[in-house]
Amino acid sequence: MPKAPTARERAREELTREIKVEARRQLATHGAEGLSLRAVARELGMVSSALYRYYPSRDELLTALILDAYNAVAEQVEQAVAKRRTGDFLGRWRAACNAVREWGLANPQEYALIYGSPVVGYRAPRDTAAPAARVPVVLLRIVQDSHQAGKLADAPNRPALSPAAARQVDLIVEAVEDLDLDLRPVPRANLAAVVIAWTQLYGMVSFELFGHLEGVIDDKQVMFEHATNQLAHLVGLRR
Amino acid sequence: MPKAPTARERAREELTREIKVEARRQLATHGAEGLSLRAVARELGMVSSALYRYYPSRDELLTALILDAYNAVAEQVEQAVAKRRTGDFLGRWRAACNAVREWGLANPQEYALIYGSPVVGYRAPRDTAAPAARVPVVLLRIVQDSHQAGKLADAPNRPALSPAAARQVDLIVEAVEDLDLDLRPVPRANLAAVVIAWTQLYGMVSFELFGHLEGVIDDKQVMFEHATNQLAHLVGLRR
DNA sequence: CTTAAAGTGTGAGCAGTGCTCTCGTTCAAG
DNA sequence: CTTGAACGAGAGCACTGCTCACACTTTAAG
Repeated sequence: MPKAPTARERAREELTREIKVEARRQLATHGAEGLSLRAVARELGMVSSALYRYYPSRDELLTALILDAYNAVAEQVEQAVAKRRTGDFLGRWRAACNAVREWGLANPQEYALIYGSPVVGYRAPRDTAAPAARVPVVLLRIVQDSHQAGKLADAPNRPALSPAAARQVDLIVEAVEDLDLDLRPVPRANLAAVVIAWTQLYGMVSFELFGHLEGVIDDKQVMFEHATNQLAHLVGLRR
Repeated sequence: MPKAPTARERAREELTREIKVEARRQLATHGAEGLSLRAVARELGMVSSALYRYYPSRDELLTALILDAYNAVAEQVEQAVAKRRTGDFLGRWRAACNAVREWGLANPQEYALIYGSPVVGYRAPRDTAAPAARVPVVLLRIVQDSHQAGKLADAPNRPALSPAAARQVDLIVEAVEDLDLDLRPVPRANLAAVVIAWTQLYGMVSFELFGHLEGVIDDKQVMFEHATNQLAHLVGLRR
């Protein structure tokens, strides 16, 4: 049974959270580069060395923020999708794509933290793998639902999916098996298209947030919508 | 007429270059975050303050490296494309895509510098715009060549390109007009597909380099090839 | 040729960083 | 009540980007 937490334990938990909150605030304003442990400690009225009792290093604190960011964007995407009718596959797809973009626009620094260049020297992907997978899993689930409903159109078979590429898709099918997501009946070409769509979605949002569309595309929203529609079509979602 | 450069001017030019070379070496090994002016100066046997005679700040030095990186990847892509027959449109397309990926794999830190999260507080895109445009211009040129040769297939018109999206594409057509690249006759749907392809290409390579495909896709080469083929098809390149 | 100005390297110094260590203090479990 | 673990404070280390006053050299103008 869980014994009642002592006062010290409660204080520790609270401070750990407060540190993260303040760190996130600084991340949003100064960026990952400008996140300073000393400044966080200063803002919280403690001395910098005390902070190390809670996070053993700056990288650990950043990792905590990364985990939160993955979960935050996933949360937003999942909620946006859940607002649509289960049978409205195209609507769910578009909602998911838009949610990713909107979360990025609202939280550019956190987006950059997880989808930009890895600032921490290659961190262990062990802990981040599961939260990071949530968004692509949403996309896959929509496709699977559509297929189960018999509404999934064939993905274009020209150019054909090579056997080697099909094997790669099989790996994904296996990887999500323990997420009550059975992709085995879904044609491989459609699943490969989801991979393309996911990287594409990420590419579009990143380009916009990182300024690569500045002076090239004026109305990013419009171009983004067109891309997501095109991708939905490619994936086999027609309605 | 250009007067002969004085000894001082030549020395300055050489040192400016040497600093950049050493900075690039450190960038490759320690990453952008770990690039230290003092370390560069130390390696060159000068005192750190002397370095400021050549680059007024760390950001300026990074900007120089960014410019070089844009030009380096563009160089590699242009050369790879030039190796193919002009009429081999699909081959040129694939060569361009592969060159981007290979440059990224060979120079991950420089890739991250230009395509990752902007580490410098939004730098002026004025100077970087032209070099940054070289790669997408290569892609556009292939499509234009293909169209001029009457070999460009229709881009899928479902879902249709919205008028607003078509207007965005028009902006691009105008923007490249002074690069002896006349895109006006090329159908807007094909050009929109190039935009999608370009962001997609970037998304794939970034995902691979930044570790987002780790544990998801085993053979990235295979998946990348499939994606580029699919994109070529989408753009209208069949052979 | 002389001289004033501009360019260049030096070293000290400032403010800031991540992180470590020691030292009392406080809390909680035995 | 005692003992050991957790904790906060403060000093300190090695490092960073950057500035400044100072000498020295090269350049160009008179």
